[in-house]
Amino acid sequence: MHPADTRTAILETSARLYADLGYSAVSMRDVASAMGMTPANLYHHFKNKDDLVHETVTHVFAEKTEPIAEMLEAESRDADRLDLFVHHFVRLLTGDRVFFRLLVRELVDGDEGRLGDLAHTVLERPFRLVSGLADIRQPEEERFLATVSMIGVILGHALLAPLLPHLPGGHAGFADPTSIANHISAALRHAAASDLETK
Amino acid sequence: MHPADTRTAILETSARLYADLGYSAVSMRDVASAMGMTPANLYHHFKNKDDLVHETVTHVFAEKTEPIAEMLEAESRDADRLDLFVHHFVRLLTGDRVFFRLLVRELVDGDEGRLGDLAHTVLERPFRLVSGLADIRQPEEERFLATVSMIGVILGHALLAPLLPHLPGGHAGFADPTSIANHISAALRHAAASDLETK
DNA sequence: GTCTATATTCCGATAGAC
DNA sequence: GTCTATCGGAATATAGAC
Repeated sequence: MHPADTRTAILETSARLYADLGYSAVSMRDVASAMGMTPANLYHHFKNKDDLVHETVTHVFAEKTEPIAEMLEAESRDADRLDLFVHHFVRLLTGDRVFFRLLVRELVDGDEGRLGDLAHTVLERPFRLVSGLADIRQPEEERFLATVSMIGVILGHALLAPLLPHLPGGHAGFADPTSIANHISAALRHAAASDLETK
Repeated sequence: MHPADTRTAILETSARLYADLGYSAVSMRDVASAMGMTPANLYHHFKNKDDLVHETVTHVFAEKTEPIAEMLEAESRDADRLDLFVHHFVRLLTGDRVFFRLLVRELVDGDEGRLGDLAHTVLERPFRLVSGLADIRQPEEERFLATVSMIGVILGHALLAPLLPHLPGGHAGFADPTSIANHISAALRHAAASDLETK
């Protein structure tokens, strides 16, 4: 169909722009200009702006989430899998700002259809993994909320990271991915231990 | 100066539009049209679009965060304060989608200056409160990360809420604010208890 | 596959009457 | 304080040559 090179290059350029500025703030002219081409040429590769946005998001999510899912399914010990998941998910969210910002934009602005896509392509596999590690004796709602908390606390850290230097006692050094991942891993182990004791 | 009525009405209309669609997707014409007035008239009340956006965000944050800060400072028992904070913060983030969406947009898109404002007006008081309740024997970095986790997990829940119906085993009923707040409160109590035991 | 050229609509912002 | 009228430019998108 289209030569993969140009099309992919456009997707990666637009991904960076959309992530940084938001979909509606980035014009077709902006993307074309960043690519060193004419706006009209974009319409040869993509039907319209909505199409470019949708293809961009799909491309980024597919590209970034496949390796982490594979890695998770290669590890077999439950405790190690949770640890592995936390470290990789923290690193993905805090280290790849294009992926993270597009994810948050989809979470905030996505309609039902796009949220469904997002759930399926990005969050379903991690969700099943974490959910499978939760205490099976808990009632269903508790397990579900616990899973949302684990993924949510990582999202929350990534979202609050740029704010840390402005908070009392904070500085940018606290946003170090390894520190964050170790802290969350420890907290989750504590929570799991506490669950066992109180049952 | 300006009659407070019209100006405030504009701010609340633009807050709803900006929260739902994002700043750059909402034109001055859109705001004027929703107000039943002329775009030119907006420029009598606000210098330009940047000014309207900034005043809108400031207005919403000031209006929504004052009551919660007052409530927190009225309660004196630490355990109750944490519980109270969790319940009110969850209710604010999951119940007021205008406030929540503007908060996330500022966190994602805000430049250094706006992040500073945000930290000061919205998150500094809750942060000090939660931080003050953390185990004082922990090293500084641990206490700081624990505080970020507590606020972050609430943010994460609010961010993931629209996604829950699309996740395996999930339905919209799991987004009930009281359930979420109770779950987080319990998790934080467990974590605190676990901290005491392992020291 | 990329360009020039252009149609059409929309945008932020201002001047000036009432 | 709100309006009409309008400017200059930027937006999405298309037609058609190379």
